[in-house]
Amino acid sequence: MKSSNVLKVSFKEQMLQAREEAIIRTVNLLLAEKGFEAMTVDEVAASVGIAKASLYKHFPSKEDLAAAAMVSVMRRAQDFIATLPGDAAPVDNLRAVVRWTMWVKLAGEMPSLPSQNSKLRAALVGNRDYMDGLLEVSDVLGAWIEAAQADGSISAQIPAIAILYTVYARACDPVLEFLKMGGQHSNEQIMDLVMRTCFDGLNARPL
Amino acid sequence: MKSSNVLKVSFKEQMLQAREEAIIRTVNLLLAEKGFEAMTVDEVAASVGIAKASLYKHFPSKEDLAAAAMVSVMRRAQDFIATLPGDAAPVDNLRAVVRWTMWVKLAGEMPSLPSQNSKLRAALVGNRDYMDGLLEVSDVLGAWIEAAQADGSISAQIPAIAILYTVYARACDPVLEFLKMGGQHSNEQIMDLVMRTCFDGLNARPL
DNA sequence: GTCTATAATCAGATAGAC
DNA sequence: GTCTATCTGATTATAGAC
Repeated sequence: MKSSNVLKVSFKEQMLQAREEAIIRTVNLLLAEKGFEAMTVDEVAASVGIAKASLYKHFPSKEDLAAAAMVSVMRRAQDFIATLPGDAAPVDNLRAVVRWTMWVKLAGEMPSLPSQNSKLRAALVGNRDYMDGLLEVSDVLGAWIEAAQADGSISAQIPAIAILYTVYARACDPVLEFLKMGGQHSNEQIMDLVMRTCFDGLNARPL
Repeated sequence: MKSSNVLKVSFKEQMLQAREEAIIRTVNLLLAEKGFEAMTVDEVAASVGIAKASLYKHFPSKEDLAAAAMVSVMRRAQDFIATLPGDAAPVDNLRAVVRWTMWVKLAGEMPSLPSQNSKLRAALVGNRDYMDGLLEVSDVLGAWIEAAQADGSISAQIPAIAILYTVYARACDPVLEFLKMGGQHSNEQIMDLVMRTCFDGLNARPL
């Protein structure tokens, strides 16, 4: 009886967790495709294949849905960062993160949230998992940036915070979508182009 | 009688045009501040000081309001471009346009529209003034880009279209707002920073 | 927890008098 | 053209049965 109960509960919990992951995957894709405001809760429920009321048992509001998606990508970012070699040149790790960010965006898996929505901001700031992840990622990137500035590979004339923002901004760079829409370049080519404009700038390199 | 009527009509028309300009100014500011979805028509009407129904006599839909605002900034862009010296180095004119774009954004006068909204896209594409302005600006910028690539001041390894998109993208660069929110830099410093990352890139310059 | 059905609200758009 | 009052539809969220 005892062990049976334990197993039953565990199984149920696994089911629940799997469903929540399915929800988050769907939200992630919809947020990347249409953005927060255009994504409706009905759509999410229909896409997952459950009733809307059931969705609200898992996540108390639309904002929490979006926050969960952000936590998910933040975890993916942390996982990716964890795979990077600790003894590599800091600028190489930075470049790898920028490239990874663009890859996620081009894959249609980067949620795009309005930066002005106050309810959404509140949900994000109030989400411990998200804030912890954001702070940890920022810490790691910040350390790499300062190290790269110290070793002379990244410009020391730009404040580290501006460089950090510039890295993050690749997650919502419209140049990526525009080039993709143009259909003239592969995702790899697009990433190479934006990597170049980002790190080398638009100016011609001196000979 | 005749001349009186003529004057009256002309006066009325001036009033109407002035009101439309007031509407567009308001829409412009609201679009810059909160974006298209968060801006409500009630808000616009209240801010202008007229009834919502009156607003709809001037513009048949919310999308047309946004389109009118875009036409307005496009005209401002054309006016600015017209002031640039035709005999200057192409790259200098490009830099001036990028700087002007960031200045408008930092002044809170750059409307931010969702690139995914299809109804909005339809309204923009269907607006002759907007499309004509966009095409003309793109023509001028495109010519400068190719000339700058030819004279060796702008990288010829990046397709001109990618450079054009990168220029346009400064109109919605979140790095600007983030740095502004930080409160550590003046608008001039922010523009200088982003100009540097945009044209020189993040890499340190070779000595 | 999941469902159907429904509430509650909000926002874009319009009717009709003046 | 401008107004007040209203319609209409969409959307977030919840009640209550199972």
